[in-house]
Amino acid sequence: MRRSQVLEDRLAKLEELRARGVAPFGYEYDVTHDAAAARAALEAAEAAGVASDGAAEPAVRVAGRLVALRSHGKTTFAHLADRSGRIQLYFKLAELGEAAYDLLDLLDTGDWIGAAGTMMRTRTGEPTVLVRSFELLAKSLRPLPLGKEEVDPETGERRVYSGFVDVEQRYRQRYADLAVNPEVRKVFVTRARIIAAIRRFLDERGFIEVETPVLQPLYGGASARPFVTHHNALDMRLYLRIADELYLKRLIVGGLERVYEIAKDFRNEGIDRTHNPEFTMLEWYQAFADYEDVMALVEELLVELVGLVTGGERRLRHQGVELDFTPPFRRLPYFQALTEYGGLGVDEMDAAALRDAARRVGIADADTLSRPKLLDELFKELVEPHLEQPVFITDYPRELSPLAKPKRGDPRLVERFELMVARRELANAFSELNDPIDQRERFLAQVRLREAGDEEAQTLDEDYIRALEYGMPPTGGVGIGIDRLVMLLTDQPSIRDVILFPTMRPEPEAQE
RNA sequence: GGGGGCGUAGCUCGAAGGUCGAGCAGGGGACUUUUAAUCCCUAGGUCUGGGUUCGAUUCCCAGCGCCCCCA
Repeated sequence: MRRSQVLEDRLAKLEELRARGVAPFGYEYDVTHDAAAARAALEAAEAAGVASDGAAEPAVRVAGRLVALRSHGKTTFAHLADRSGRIQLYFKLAELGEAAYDLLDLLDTGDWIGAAGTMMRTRTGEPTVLVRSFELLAKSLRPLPLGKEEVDPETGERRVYSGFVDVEQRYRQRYADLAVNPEVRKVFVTRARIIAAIRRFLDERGFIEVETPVLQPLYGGASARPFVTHHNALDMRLYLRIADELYLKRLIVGGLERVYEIAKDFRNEGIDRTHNPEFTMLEWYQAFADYEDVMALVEELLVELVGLVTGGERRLRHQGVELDFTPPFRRLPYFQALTEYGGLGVDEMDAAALRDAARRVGIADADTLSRPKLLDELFKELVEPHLEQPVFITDYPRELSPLAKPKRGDPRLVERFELMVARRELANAFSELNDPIDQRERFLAQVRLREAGDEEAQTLDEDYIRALEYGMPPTGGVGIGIDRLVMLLTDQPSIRDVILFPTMRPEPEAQE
């Protein structure tokens, strides 16, 4: 593909700028106000009764990206955008002199500039910087897909014309997406605030943040296929972690008592709107707590985070549905959920009866699946679609949860819960299994499943057993998928909308 | 893994077996309070590879990429 005309034109402008002695890529700019502060300064001056003759109007130095440029001969209007918003710039030949004013011919939308001047209002009342001097900070050679923006003066509502909407290009060129779509920037700012709030929440409660290996000789803590890599010096196979769980519990054995980690996990599986191969997971473990304690803490955290993004509300709109996070969230045992939504008396059903039920709802491989897998499939098919409002599903079958402790009073079950919201799993937690003998048996059961062809079954981790043999106190632990949590809290439909650089196939060829 | 959709100018779109178009952005010109500025002029493009056809961007096949639905 030949180089685009716009690129050629801008390269010519770059040369012309240099010819006129202007450095097209500056080094710094002394900013005194961002766009919002400049507006506020004007309002403050007006409130203080400063005369509008210009003598005492606030002086500002602003910097940002040119997002609109309107030339009218001997005057030019522009809009400058920084992370606080937009502000109008007003360039006048009479103010700037010919040499400086003529440089405007060489500017384009997308350029970074700094401008110094005084705040004023135009005839229509818009706060505006009357520019006395300006500097080019970086020339933009490639045209940003900036749309045209119309702001309704009555409602303040923004309408964008001809913006940047191609989802593929937006994900591939996130820099351009962020540059032209302020609402995308807002999602990632909110994501950062959510994660900061989680750290604060846990730190305040005596948890410490730790880092555990990403490269692991054995992977575990979840049911998933790993990425495999190789360490040259040790000449050994390593796996990218699929969960932090087993290492964090080793730290509980070591006596750290309350630990958490917020970090990337990697799972070698398909990509869809709720799965990205690398994703961010929060896990925390608390000594002397059981799953009821964890449930209470998860509930408290969710209420706080919903409040953070809504300004103190407990209700949240997500994809058109109003979700109510007023505690306590509903608690619903797993088998009871299957009965309530699936009409299945699962407790009394044997594998054959379950198989019939699975076939009726159209589950593939119904003839070959084990009893726990059948339950899992039936739950996904019959129950999950109903779980819109926050609900703790509790007390899972033992076979589905090799790291969870048996339920007091019912050894067929384990003390485990998943928090379901908007038909998706948001958290998964248990009273952690701390009996090394039972843990070994559970691992061996997993090994048998693996030998029978289940590639997601877990592996036997002797070192982890050794740690448990030293003694792990009763512990409650949880994993929360941060990306899905952020999707929920920022009302985004796809995990790719909350991951800055989602995994993509490479582009077929480099493009000009 | 199966089914469907999309791929056209820098961006957003429309059209169509016979020289592809529009708006914005770009280039030239006019314009000293504009704001999707306006007015005049102007340049620029059919994902890749095959096939059918006098002629394919369009129809067919394959590939690549993305989206949606299902498993």
